[in-house]
Amino acid sequence: MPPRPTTSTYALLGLLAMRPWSAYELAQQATRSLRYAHPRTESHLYEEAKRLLALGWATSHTEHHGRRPRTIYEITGDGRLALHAWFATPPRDPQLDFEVLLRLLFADQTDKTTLDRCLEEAAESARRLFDDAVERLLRPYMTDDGGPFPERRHIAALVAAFVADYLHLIERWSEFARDEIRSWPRTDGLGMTERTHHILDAVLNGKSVLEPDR
Amino acid sequence: MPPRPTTSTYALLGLLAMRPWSAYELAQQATRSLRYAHPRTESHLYEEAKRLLALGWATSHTEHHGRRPRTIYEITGDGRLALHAWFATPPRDPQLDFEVLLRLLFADQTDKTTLDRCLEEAAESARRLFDDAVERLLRPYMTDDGGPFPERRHIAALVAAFVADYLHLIERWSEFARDEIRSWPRTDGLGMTERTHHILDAVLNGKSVLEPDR
DNA sequence: TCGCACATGTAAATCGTTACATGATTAT
DNA sequence: ATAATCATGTAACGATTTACATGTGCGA
Repeated sequence: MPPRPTTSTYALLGLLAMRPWSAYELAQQATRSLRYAHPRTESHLYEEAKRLLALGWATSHTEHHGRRPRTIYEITGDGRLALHAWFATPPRDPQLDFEVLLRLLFADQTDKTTLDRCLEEAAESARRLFDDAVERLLRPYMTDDGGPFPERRHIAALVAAFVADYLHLIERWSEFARDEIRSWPRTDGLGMTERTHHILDAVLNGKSVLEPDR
Repeated sequence: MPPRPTTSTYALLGLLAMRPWSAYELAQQATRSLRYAHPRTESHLYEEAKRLLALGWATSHTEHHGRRPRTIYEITGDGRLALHAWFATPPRDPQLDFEVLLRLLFADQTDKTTLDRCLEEAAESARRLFDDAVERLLRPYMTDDGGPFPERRHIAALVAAFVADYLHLIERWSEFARDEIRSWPRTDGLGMTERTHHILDAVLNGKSVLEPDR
């Protein structure tokens, strides 16, 4: 009885469809480039790679570097079929885990200064992640030779477009929320203020309330 | 030795800071309103509630409804201290799990029709989640009496502003990517096209490439 | 040649989900 | 009276992370 594939399984399978990789390279590549769509720890991917073998979706052989063995994975025909089939299955809903947003939900349990620091850190996170994404996701493709997979640049661009807007949204919203909170007299019990009304109105009308006139 | 708190622990603790809830209500409330910042299954939260007891951050007592026992949780003084302390810890980076984006990274492994369907489903997901969010997160606060926690509306508005923009982004990007892909002659090997260049340029200059003139 | 960073994993613990179970309430 | 749905969980499983372990090349 083969194990059941997870989304991580298909993530690795997708990488293997491009070319063979060593286990280390797979883990590396996954954390670097898949990170923005499917973040997982590196060490997990070593397990996941073995699952590909058990499923018959990849084969492996060992090379040696000095005395140390290194495992090279390669996709099989079945693997390619499985990957194709995956594209036709209904995709999972996007899921966001955003601790600062969670904290903000309990904003009335702390003070303005603390909230401000939280949001500042969120904005900083977003900036850092954006810079990272540019360096890791984009810069390699912008060299003269087009980087490691020049024929895939049309794909990288679409993905980058999302990641960039997503991270900018976090940054802009964080700054927006900081501004709002600065204008609060305190964190609890304010209820329906003028600004609150304005924000809710925008949301219900499908309009963005961020960066109106700053 | 008490168990270590997780983010879910603090999520429940935050709810308990507002008022006591039964286990069922906690699970309900968590999936309804915390879902957009920290999505977890309901059944997990029953376990998590017990952890609050073990930590001494909540107490529980049982009431009876007919012959059926129901557990009511209430926050303790230690619980409030722990919640305050949590706000001061460094927050985790936001994490996004977006399967359709992952699939798109391997766009050259499938055909245009399949990609189009994936993206259509992503856009639909986003619309559905937005409608849900309005009904569950916002509508309760828009009644005459201001809903269950009228004094917290200023907080709900800030959170809703993010959720709305986030879901709109997914929808708009999905439609954008569909348009782009429709203009591709095939899915693989295109490399640096005119459009690709334009998109990458926008990203590197910190500008959004979505909805320019559609 | 000493220490540090890179390369390559494994084992144990924990977090979280899926599937199930059962009593109570309400609508028909 | 029956079925459907709400209310309240538990147990087993599976996915993921944390912490560790060890070899290898490189710079000081």
